[in-house]
Amino acid sequence: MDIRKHLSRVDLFNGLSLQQLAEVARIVSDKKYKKGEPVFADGDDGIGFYIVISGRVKVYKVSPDGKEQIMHIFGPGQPFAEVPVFEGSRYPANAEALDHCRLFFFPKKDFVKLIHDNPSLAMNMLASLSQRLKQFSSLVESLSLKEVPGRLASYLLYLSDKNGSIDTFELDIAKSQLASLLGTIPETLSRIFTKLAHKELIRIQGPKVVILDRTGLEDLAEGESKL
Amino acid sequence: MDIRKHLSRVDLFNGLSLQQLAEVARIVSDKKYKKGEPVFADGDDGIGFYIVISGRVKVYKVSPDGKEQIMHIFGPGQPFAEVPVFEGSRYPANAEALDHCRLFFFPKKDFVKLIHDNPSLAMNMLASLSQRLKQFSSLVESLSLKEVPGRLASYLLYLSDKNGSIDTFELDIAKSQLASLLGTIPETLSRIFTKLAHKELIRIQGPKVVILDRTGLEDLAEGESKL
DNA sequence: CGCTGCGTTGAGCTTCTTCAACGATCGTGG
DNA sequence: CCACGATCGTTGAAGAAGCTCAACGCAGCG
Repeated sequence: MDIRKHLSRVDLFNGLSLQQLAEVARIVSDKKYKKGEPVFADGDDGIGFYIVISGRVKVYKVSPDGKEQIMHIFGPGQPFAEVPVFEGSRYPANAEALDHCRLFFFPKKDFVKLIHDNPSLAMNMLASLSQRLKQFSSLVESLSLKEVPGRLASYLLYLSDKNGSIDTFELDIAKSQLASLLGTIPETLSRIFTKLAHKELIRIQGPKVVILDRTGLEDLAEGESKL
Repeated sequence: MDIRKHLSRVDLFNGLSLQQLAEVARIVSDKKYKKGEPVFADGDDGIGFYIVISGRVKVYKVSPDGKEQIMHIFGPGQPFAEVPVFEGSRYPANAEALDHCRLFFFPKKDFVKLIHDNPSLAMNMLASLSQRLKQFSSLVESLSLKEVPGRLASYLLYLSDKNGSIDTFELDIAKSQLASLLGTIPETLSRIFTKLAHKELIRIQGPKVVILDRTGLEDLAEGESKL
């Protein structure tokens, strides 16, 4: 069974025996989503959570006048929408497929049973939620304590790290999505890109980025200097 | 033992037997903090977590140039700083006593053992972290999608609710702290208070607040109207 | 009585958003 | 194969929101 193979690669299920994995596999629904297709909406009844198998999913909030803030982007192996499984019953945000996606869905009731008599699964889930909390805390820090250039600098350094700390790489999402992730709008993001390029901190061409002055970027990301 | 009595009133320990509570009580350190005293600092080694017994604690981040963002204020019965217990090893923010405080401290190692063979404790902890995630998500929403008047309106409505939805109440924290919680500075907050009062949405006098136009405030909080 | 911390007010400025227009790219249908 | 529209990104000009800096009032407390 191909489902079990995928499950065995998910951190959340680390340390589970083959038999336990089989039990997990039994409650999974395998789902496909087209690019741009909603997975669920803010306020929907939360009947379970998901793990990304392939593609990416954005989780976001929208203001009444249409501005969007991406809370998180999830890729292969990452669980999301666990909140309503453990607390309350509604999804606190929207989710939408960024690419063609394959997701595993875990119904709340069945999963709670599993976790209840499976301490290492519980510990893994606690670790997962804790990591999410850390990410939120740096998102809040970013939004509240840094200006947009600093947020962008942080993001570029993060991307560079993810690619093995090399200086040349490509943006993994569209710039308009990046704007929403950084808590700003495309126009502003575009101007900041231009400004960083002008200051010779980076070179930017379409989705291609080259880091020219890593130290300068790091200063910006820490909020050290002006502009 | 007085510790057990306090523990039995904490949501996190709901559903535990007397014996289980006794085991929990055995690992607690009872600690006192003076007003303004730090509990831990960002980056410190996270050797355990805390539960507030009396007083309040703020958890916050600081930018290099000194601006402060309060992530959360914890009151009696609430656990905080659980993240390093389950993921990583360092506290991701600062914590400081807002009043004279009594805190119970739970060492990481001992607590993990307890949770490992105590499914309902694990479930309670999962619920607690999930609730924290929801709060973070509305903090992000607030910071990114609302302007300061909207954030203040939300906070006032929240306070009113907490007091049984009455229209007259007092701010529970100093205005300078409130500014930091709302992601702004005291000067701006002061101006916004004046503006809301001028528009006859509220009356404000020192820490005393009267809600004059609840509907108007709700509109602001939802981000409906201008200014 | 004066000090200190908190809150308020004013003036000027920075950052970011809004609105509008335009260019480039890409996929589709003619 | 080209033309078209749609989406995305960029740029400019103007305006709004919030921040900085500075001064001052006020209360509590040593």
